[in-house]
Parts: sequence; structure tokens; C-alpha cells
Amino acid sequence: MLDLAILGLLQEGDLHGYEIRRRLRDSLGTMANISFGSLYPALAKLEAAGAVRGVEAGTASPLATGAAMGSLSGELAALRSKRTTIARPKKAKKVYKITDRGRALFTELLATPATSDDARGFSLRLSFAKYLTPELRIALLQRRRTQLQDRLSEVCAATQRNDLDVYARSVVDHTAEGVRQDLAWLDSLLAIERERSSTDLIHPNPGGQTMAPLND
Amino acid sequence: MLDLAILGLLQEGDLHGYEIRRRLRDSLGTMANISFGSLYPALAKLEAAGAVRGVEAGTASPLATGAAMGSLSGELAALRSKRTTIARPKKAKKVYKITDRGRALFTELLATPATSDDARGFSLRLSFAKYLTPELRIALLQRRRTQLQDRLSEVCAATQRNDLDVYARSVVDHTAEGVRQDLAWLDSLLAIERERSSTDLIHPNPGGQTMAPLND
DNA sequence: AAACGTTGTATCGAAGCGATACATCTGCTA
DNA sequence: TAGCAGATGTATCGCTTCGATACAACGTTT
Repeated sequence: MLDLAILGLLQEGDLHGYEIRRRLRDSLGTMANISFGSLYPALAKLEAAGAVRGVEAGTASPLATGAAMGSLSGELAALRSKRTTIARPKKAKKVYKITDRGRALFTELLATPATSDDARGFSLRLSFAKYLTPELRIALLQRRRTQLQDRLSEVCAATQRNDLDVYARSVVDHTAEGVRQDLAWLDSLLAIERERSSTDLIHPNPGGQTMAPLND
Repeated sequence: MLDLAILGLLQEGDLHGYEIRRRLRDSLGTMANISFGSLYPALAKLEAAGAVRGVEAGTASPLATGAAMGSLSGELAALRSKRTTIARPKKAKKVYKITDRGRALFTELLATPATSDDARGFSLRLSFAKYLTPELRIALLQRRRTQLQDRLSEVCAATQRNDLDVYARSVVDHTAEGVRQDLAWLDSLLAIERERSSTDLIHPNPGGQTMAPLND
């Protein structure tokens, strides 16, 4: 699952570990809090599998490494460097680049149904849904829908219990409410998606934002 | 975290592994899907630590093991046993019982602040909040509140981004909405809790449901 | 110049997951 | 009545992920 997230981010530009984590936090809402203890082993594993290639960006040209710099402070520090002569090498920074093998793996992982009732796995896949075909997109949403319905009936059964104290009751009620809202959200997404796929029969790819990674 | 859940359930009666898992699923809404690969090692660890004691309930009297039987099919099968003479030993069923040491550990774990922004840890603790003092209860809720506020500002920052496609946008928006609702829920709980603790100064323990495990 | 915060890479032990194996009992159907 | 599917029940294996920690260089503040 982490593999999928990493490959997805690398799909849109070369990045180093620290930066991947930043984007994980504030670009994929769901994947916050990924620790380096997960990230670095995952990167090493992907590199061993030939899905990514990491190069030490010691003193490479600023133009080439531009995408890999820390979004704000990196550039700013480089610009207003008055006392320090040049914003330089610092230390071995390992920039990862996705390979063709990696792209194939990404596509495969993205289409693979998430094991079990996993909210994170679903949200992650949905975040990258622009890389899916309309059919796979709908399949993803429908799989999640049936999962949530199962979950809802379980949680509703818990709601019926009368041996719960106020606190436990509050927890199950709130949980049930959350599931219900997830279901409603999913239904609206499915409605949109079905409409889109029907209008696409007339004007394919209307918004221009649906497919194809632009930057490459 | 699993330890806490197990001890909490065992606090209300002796159980064997399979039954613990059942209750985990439909009594604690949050702790669904705990696998045996987590459960049995955890039980073994707790037993080694002297927090629980497990006895093989091979041919013990039905009265003693009543609480440990499968809620529905167990009793039913025993009642309508016509061809099988008696609903008997079956096989070594290991029933776990909490010890004083376990009760102490439970109290300690319950009061220990959950590490990081953990929704499951919080919900679990809240489910057992009747075992906390009013002050610790409010502390628990407040800790969670500040965590959620931090999370909200992160997620709101993500919402402001304009480089997200429809799907990623939908995910972050829905995530933000979820956090907002958790916050509202928490605020209502805090309000209730504060009111309760102020009226408790006049009539201590009004509902009779707040403290003390009844069954023992 | 000392202290602190940020960027950056990396490893360790433990917790938890999903798959799997195995054994017994019950109920359904051929 | 034979057999097979499914629930109950205990247990282990390998893998992913987590949280803590270490280390190092740089920037900012005091």
C-alpha cells in the first residue's frame, strides 16, 4: 500500500525520501503520518525490485533537481543566500525516479482490489483514480460500496445492543454515523461517475483533466 | 492497544480467544477485523506477563463456563442436542481470566495518552471511559480535541491546493468533512462531560451507569 | 557562540495483518 | 447414511508498518 503511494507520487516527478513524506502528508489526506521507518525500507525494496532508481543528487545542476527541492524554504534559502556563497551540496540527497517497470507495477497495484475493509487503501486508490479507466473506476467505487454496506449492518447490529454504557454507546453511534456518511459520499461519486461515462460516449474526455500524466 | 482491548473485555467476564474476537468485532465498533495472528500472540504475552490466566476448559461444568460459550449457536446447540447425548468437551478451549495484575495494567494503559493521532486508540479508550475518573475522562477528550484541531488545519491546507484533480480533491474534501464532524462530536461529549461533573458536585453518580463494573 | 528548529538518511524492535494449517462439531443435501 | 460445507476453535509464519532513536549539516534566534 505504501508502494502504491510512493509510485503514484513519483509518477508526477522525481523526489527524495523526505519530500515524498511531505507530499504524503499534505497531498494525500489519508496517508498522513507515514513514518521513515516504513518509507526508507519501502524505497529500498522498490529499488531492489527495479521499480524505481535512486541517484545521489550531490552537486547536480539546480535545473535538473528543481523538482526535488523543498517547496518553500529550499528555494527561498537559495535566493536570499547572502552570507553563504551558494546554496550547495549539503549532503548526499538521494533522488528517486520511477522506471517503466515501476509504472507497470503502479498500474497493477492501483487496479488490484484492496484487501479487506480498508479505508486507507480505498482513499489512496481513489486519489489516483485519474489513472484508471472509467470501468475500473466504477468497479473500485462499487467494491467499496459493498464493503461499507456490510460494515454498516455490523455496526447497526451493535447499535441495537442495550448492554452498553453511555460512552461505548456514543462510540458505536458515532461510528455508524460515519459509515452512513461514507456511503452517501460514495453514492454521489458513483452517480457522477456514471453520468460522466454516459456523456463520454458523446464527447470523450470533456474536462481534459481526467487522463494522462501531463508532466513527463 | 490490543492489550487494552483484551483486558477491557476480560474485565467484564472470562472469555476464550474466539469469543474475544467476536466481542471485539460487535461490541467495540472500532476494533473490528482483529486477526488471530494478533490476538493469540497478545494473549500469550499477557499471560507471560501475569496479567491474565488461561485455563483449559475441557470438561468443566456448564455453569462455570456459561459466560465463555458462543452466544447463540453454543447454547442453542446444547439445548436442542437430540442425537448427540450431551454438548460436551469438544476440545481444549482455553478460557482466560483477568488477574489483579491485569486490572492494574488495564487502568494504567487506559489512562496513558494514545501515541500520536490515533483514532482507534481514542475510540477504544472512550469505549472504556466508564472506568476513568471524570478528570481523566475530560483529559482524554481534550487531548483528542487538540489532535483533531491540528489535523484539521493540515487537511484544510490541503483543501486550498489548486493542483488536485477531481478525485484527489474529493478525497481531501471528504476527509476534511470527517474531521470536522469528529470535532463536533467531541465538543458535544465535552459539553456533556462538563455538565455531568458539575452536577456531580451536588448529586454524585446520578445515572448509576457511570462507574463500577457491576458483574464480578 | 550556544541553543534550537528544519532538512535529510537510516536502523531497530515490536505490533499487527493476512494467509494458512489443523481439528472438531453441526446441519444440509444428495 | 454419507458426505460435504460451514461454524467454532487454537495456533504459527512472513511481511508491512509503526514509533523511537541516532546521526549529520544547515539556518535562525538569542
